[in-house]
Amino acid sequence: MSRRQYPFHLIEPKWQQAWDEQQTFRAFNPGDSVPGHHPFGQRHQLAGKTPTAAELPAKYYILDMFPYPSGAGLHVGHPEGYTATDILARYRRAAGYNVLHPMGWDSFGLPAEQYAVKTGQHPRITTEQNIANFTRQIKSLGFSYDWSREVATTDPDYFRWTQWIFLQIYNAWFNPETSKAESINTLQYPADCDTEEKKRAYRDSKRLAYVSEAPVNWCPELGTVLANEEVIDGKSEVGGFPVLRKPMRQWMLRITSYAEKLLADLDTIDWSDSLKEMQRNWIGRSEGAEVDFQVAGSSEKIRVFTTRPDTLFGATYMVLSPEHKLLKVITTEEQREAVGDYQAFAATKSDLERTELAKEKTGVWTGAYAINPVNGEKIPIWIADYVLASYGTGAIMAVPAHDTRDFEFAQKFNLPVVQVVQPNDPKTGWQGFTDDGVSVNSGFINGLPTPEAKRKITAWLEERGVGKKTINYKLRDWLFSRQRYWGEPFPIVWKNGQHAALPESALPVLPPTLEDYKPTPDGQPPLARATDWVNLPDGSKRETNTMPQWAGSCWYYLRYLDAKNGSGFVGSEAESYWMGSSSSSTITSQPTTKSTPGVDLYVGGTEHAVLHLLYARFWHKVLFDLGHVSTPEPFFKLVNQGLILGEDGQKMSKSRGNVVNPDDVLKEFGADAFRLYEMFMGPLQDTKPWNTRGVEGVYRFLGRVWRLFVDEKSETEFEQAETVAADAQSQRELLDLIKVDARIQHSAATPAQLKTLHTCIKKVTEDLEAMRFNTAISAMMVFVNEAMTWEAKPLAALKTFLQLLAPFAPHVAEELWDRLHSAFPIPRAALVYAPWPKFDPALLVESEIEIPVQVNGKLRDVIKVAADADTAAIEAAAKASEKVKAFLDGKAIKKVVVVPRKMVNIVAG
RNA sequence: GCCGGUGUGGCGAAAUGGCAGACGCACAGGACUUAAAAUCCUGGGACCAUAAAAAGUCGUGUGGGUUCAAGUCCCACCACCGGCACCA
Repeated sequence: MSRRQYPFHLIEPKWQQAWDEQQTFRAFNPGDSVPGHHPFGQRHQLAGKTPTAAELPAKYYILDMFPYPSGAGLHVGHPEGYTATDILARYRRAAGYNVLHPMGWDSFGLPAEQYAVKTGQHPRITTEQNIANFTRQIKSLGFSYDWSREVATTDPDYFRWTQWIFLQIYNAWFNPETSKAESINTLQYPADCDTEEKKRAYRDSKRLAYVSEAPVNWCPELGTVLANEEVIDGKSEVGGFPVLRKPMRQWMLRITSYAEKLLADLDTIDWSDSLKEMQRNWIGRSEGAEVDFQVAGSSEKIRVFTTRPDTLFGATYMVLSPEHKLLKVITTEEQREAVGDYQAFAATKSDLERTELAKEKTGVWTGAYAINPVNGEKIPIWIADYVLASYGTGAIMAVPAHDTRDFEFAQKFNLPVVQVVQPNDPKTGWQGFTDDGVSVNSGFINGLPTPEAKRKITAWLEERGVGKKTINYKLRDWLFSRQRYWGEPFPIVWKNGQHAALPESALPVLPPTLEDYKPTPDGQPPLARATDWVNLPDGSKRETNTMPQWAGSCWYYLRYLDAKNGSGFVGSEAESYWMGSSSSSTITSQPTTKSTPGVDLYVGGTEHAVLHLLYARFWHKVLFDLGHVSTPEPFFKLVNQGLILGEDGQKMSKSRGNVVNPDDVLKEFGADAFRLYEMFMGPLQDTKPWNTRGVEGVYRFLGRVWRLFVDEKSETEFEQAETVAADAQSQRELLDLIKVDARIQHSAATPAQLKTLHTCIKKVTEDLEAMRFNTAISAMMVFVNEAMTWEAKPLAALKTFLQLLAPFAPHVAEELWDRLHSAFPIPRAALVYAPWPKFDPALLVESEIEIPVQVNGKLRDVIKVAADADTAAIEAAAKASEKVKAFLDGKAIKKVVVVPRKMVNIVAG
């Protein structure tokens, strides 16, 4: 190991301890009393007071996606986002905001449960150990979290409110009239609901949380069902195990009611286009029409969904999904066996097989015919598994000429192909043409371009009552129950086959203690083992499913606002202060401070693009509709940090052996160097490989910063004394041996020095606003490289530089800040809350500037002119250049382009 | 297949349409040192040329285009990464 650049090993624990003891990063809620000694209070003249929301400065809520505390501990990917948010949190504090920057634990989850199954040890123990390790690691990085707001989803004081929110959802329905969730009590019953039993059934069919018997994604290996979003290519997202379709009784949340709002409100939030696009694709809105086809020789009708009603004249057959209800009725005697066999074949296919075999179309004829409503033609009805039961109506009209899948199917089974759309480009063939064109062979819509043809034929269908305009979504309801132990139990009991909510007074519903955490031999969830717990005195039984891991993460950002509240999931005053959009009036002295509704900045990985982020938005909207929160969206601005790859450029993984452990990096280079490197690697959003040599680079930079401030001779004395010191405590006391460099003086800076400093202030400030951390750091490197050459180092300039450095490398900045205040008779102020420096544009003005001169677009010389030189003067100076003259020799000047302060281009020929 | 993103030195990267490669890594030479480490200084896209230089030519994935001027804007294509994928 090379020589230590500066005593970070003593400085970092020292300041972490000081921040902890002084609760430096505590965020104050309206109604909290601000201790007299707290630097936040001193900065904002609130010391010893109990400010209201209006008296507090503008809020800034900056949030990290809380981690699952795994046994493996932190890897270098976690702190990337955390460092970015920490830098911004510190910057915003300095800028005068009341900053909320919390951390917590998404601590329910499978690994702790699997360990419990193996060892019999309660998952809570594993979870607590892992949280302790994560806490240690995160704290060692010097992040400015307000730990007094720490939450863990596994804490009963937390999940009682997760259960409470579930009850709000359970006791609500989506009123299509108002487009809002409302209390189930506002539900109007149809006339035929004339008994209590019928009313109950109707009510239960409308709740936002309901029970379904539908086929679900069953993963035998994990012993649980999974949500559609948790199944990737027919395999479980966790572990990659096969997933089967299996009918089971499950809790569902009616997220589909919110499809339109979830889609539309994406336009109101500041997320990356790619992320919004992923959510849009997942919601999958498509406009089209439902059309009824009469079954020939039967009173039955088959309803299909199509996005291309204009191709109705080209429908040459029809396809039902193998699960379609009408198959029983319409299948002819001769085809019954073939259809039955095919249904069995499709049912046994796992999702994986369905996906893998997707290339080859399969299906059988039902023997039945349908009548095409536009031309009365008889077309055969088939079944095939390329039609999904769960989308649209589970049935389609097949237009092989203009749909790729129908075309493949028609080819295989020799079904007729009829052209009904003519491509606009005559060179394009019509077979398999799926884009817009002009209708042909289509009766009354002939000659119409596709959009108009759609409108006209839809109107025609509506007039005759055989079809109507419809919107469909790919989004499915959220499968919300899991057959797990380590999750929130449902606050639900069953009696006589009916479910009922437990009263709020029964919360939290704690999971029972078990000897064995496996599912029961007959396939019941683990909770079913606890018969004492399951069976209640009145004969009812508890629900034995638990909630999925996503439940706790759907609202944790709200709990942070008021983490200790015992009477509600969040207090309304705290909620409206931190989530509301109204700017505080007391911040008028800071014109740049402006707050946004909801979480001001949310940073996390892309892996949550459609799971967590969609679920949390859904819950938030329900809570908004029910009046519990004040904004329709939870996360105003969201940024995804990029992946950090191993040194080999591959994804970090244990099996590749390229995982970098932050603990090792910290030990050798310290937290400040680690933080700085994570940000210096490149833009936050980019994927980038780790390089330990790069850490050394920023570490050397911090060493130069240190040497800019301290006397080298005293540093050497310290190092010699330190090597023989008995323990860390006596080593730390030796730090006082290090003296401030004698060249630092309480004197005025030269114009050149001020320019260097203010260039740096400007660049760092602008880059922080735009989250360009890498270039901000390079600006500070430029400053230090320059300042190292100064013979006299003005105190004020160096102090200001430390403020710029502080968000990035807070420990070394605090230490040097502290030393300057000890060495000079200047009033002591807390670095964390010291007002952010402002740059003075007047100091950046140049009297003379260099301007490049091009001839025919090629650089030929650089000339010096007065900064305010006008076009004519610059042109004259350019033409006077000897080098330029050489290139103009013998040529006529055709044109001269002069951009004042920028460049000159002489066009000659 | 569809959607989104990214392609710049040996490497990580930087550049409101206006001097491509800031800053850092690695590398080379020098200073300090008995020596090394650390530190400090200097150099550096490629090609051509040269004793050394100067000058010159080329250069931001490929091919076109717009412009006095293109890494940046437009069109077509290629490669890689991420997401979705029989969604009618």
